[in-house]
Amino acid sequence: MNKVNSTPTMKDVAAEAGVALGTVSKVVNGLPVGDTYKTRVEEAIKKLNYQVNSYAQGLKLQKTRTVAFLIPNTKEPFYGALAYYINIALLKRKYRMLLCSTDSDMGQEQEYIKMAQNNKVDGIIGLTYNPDLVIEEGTPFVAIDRSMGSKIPCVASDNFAGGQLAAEKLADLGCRKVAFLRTGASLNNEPNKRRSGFENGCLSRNLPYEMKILNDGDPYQEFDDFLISHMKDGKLEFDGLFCVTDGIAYYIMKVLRRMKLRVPEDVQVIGFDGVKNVGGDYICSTIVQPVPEIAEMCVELLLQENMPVKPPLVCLPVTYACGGTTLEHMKE
Amino acid sequence: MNKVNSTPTMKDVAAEAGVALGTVSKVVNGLPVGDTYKTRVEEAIKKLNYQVNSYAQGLKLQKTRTVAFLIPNTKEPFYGALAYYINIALLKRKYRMLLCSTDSDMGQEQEYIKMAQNNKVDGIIGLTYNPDLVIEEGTPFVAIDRSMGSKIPCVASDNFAGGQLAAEKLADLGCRKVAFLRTGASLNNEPNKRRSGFENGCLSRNLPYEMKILNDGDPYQEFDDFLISHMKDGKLEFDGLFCVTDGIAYYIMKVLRRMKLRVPEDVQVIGFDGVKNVGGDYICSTIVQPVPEIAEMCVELLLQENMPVKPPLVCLPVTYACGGTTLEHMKE
DNA sequence: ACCAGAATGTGTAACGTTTCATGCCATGTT
DNA sequence: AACATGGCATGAAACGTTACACATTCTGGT
Repeated sequence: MNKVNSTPTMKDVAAEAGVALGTVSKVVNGLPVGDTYKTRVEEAIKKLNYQVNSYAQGLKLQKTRTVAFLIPNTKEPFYGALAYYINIALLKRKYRMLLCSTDSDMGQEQEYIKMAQNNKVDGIIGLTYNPDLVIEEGTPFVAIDRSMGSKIPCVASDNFAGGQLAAEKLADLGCRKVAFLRTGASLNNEPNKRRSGFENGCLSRNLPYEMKILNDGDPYQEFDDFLISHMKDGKLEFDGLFCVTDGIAYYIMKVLRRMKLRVPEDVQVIGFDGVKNVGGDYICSTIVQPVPEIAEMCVELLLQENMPVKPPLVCLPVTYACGGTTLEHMKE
Repeated sequence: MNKVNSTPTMKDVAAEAGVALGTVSKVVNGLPVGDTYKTRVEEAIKKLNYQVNSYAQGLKLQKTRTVAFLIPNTKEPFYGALAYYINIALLKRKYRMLLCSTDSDMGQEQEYIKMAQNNKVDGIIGLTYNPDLVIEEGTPFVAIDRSMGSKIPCVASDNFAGGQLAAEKLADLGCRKVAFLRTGASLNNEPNKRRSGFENGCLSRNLPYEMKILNDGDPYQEFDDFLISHMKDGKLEFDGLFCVTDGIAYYIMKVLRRMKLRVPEDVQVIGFDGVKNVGGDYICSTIVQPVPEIAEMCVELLLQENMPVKPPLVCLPVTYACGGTTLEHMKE
């Protein structure tokens, strides 16, 4: 007797098709089944509109086809884009994504990791700035932008090359003296390499530079002071600025406007991330992170089981994009 | 005999505490248990670092404490913010969020809905622009910004009031003739009410206005043409523009800049959404949608079981925020 | 015609919970 | 002292799946 008005189970399908439960399971999972039975089962599945119950499956298999994505938030477009592309990469492999906005809160981050360890998700992709997270040996984990020990693969842009590229671009665009503006650093943060790359680029082009590092947690006000202290006769000492993120670049451009300095005529500005504005174009000239590729690589590394040895660090190539805050158009 | 190196189950806890399986279950779920037993179980739980297996629980209860959130993408900041706040609202109720970026693809949207119908998630919150989705009677569903029949609650900003507010603001700020720029409309889209609200506001203030509706799917180029055709002696016929989204406003401002018109001196611009830029401030003066409240309301409506009758439409109040593209500062 | 062996379908145990009927014990009543 | 009562812990069944051991049918070789 069929239960009324309830979602059908394999048992119902088996009854409908007149076969055993196990046969239905085989058909559903693509295991070898005789053609007559196979079509009969397939018809029954269609007729009843059957769909596997992923919770029963998860219980049985100790596999959930679900991956947790730890991220501070999805409000900031760089994070939002990452979430978007990771979702696509997971979907392609028939995995689902549990979104975990953590607000960079260690308690929440640790909570999600515990969840993974107890097999509630098959793995975690995490963009976290917390150095003290405890990740047990057996937990599949891929980190973004932050090295978390040799056992855990880290995927990041080639931040060093990006910094270098920014320096070279500024040099090519005719800058005589430049500055690098950035926030404070935590230690094994990949984005920190933007600095050394930038220095490297400046040195190789004989481009004088200065560096302003914000004390952690401080308001951006320090940048204002820095710029003001480098004004001479109504002109800024720098004709090029490299900002560690597009967000900072945007802030800096507001400051420059207030100081009656024109971008890019008086000062050229390059940011980092490749964040697009609501209109779809870059908010500034920028080093573009390959977000879709980062996402794809994270998922690949996380789910690829028969990978001989997982590389501790994967750097993906960045590109430069003009966003109107540099002087390319003058050169044509 | 304890299984080695495996996540502990209730059985392990029961053995450790010397009680029956059911007793552990009761403790875990906060059902009445004698104090001696309770503490013994709690200690065992702590000792073994036990955590319930949500898949076994989901199977048994036919409840998963998981909600799917259907959204075109998370790249656009308005969507990203929505995802962020919905996640927070769900977390508060100990629900988890399955993020479903659909790219507005009907196939994918329908797939997720089917999933919900088969009890893989407890409900769906959906921001979809697809009029033909099939949602069965019993599926808990809350729509955002789009009415999907009287059975399904819809949560939206008070778009009418927002349009009206924009018109009134422009009037208050001294505009003599304004225009409303928008994209094409699908029918039961709540945001369409921005138009009638705007007209209402203009009429009540005796403010002359025109309206430019983009044909669906067309590039924004039509806006350029519209504006150019309204130029007279190097001046624009309008001194105020209301754009249906901040994204459009951003685009329009680029066009205006190219036409050598200054914002806000020559033309004041108001957008809609309250999208913030990477720097954290508004990209234009705008009607701000109450995103956190929308998120909270969606979750509330979805999970509140003992609600006598679910309202078919909930409108939440919008506010106006100056983002530098209007002339407030002149009035002080 | 018979049988070995391959091929394929069947049935059941197990995954980790929750829930409910059952039974035990202690308390209080007559 | 005997019994009714209620409070609690117990243990087994069930949720929907997978996988494995077993049973059955089919094929082809002698």
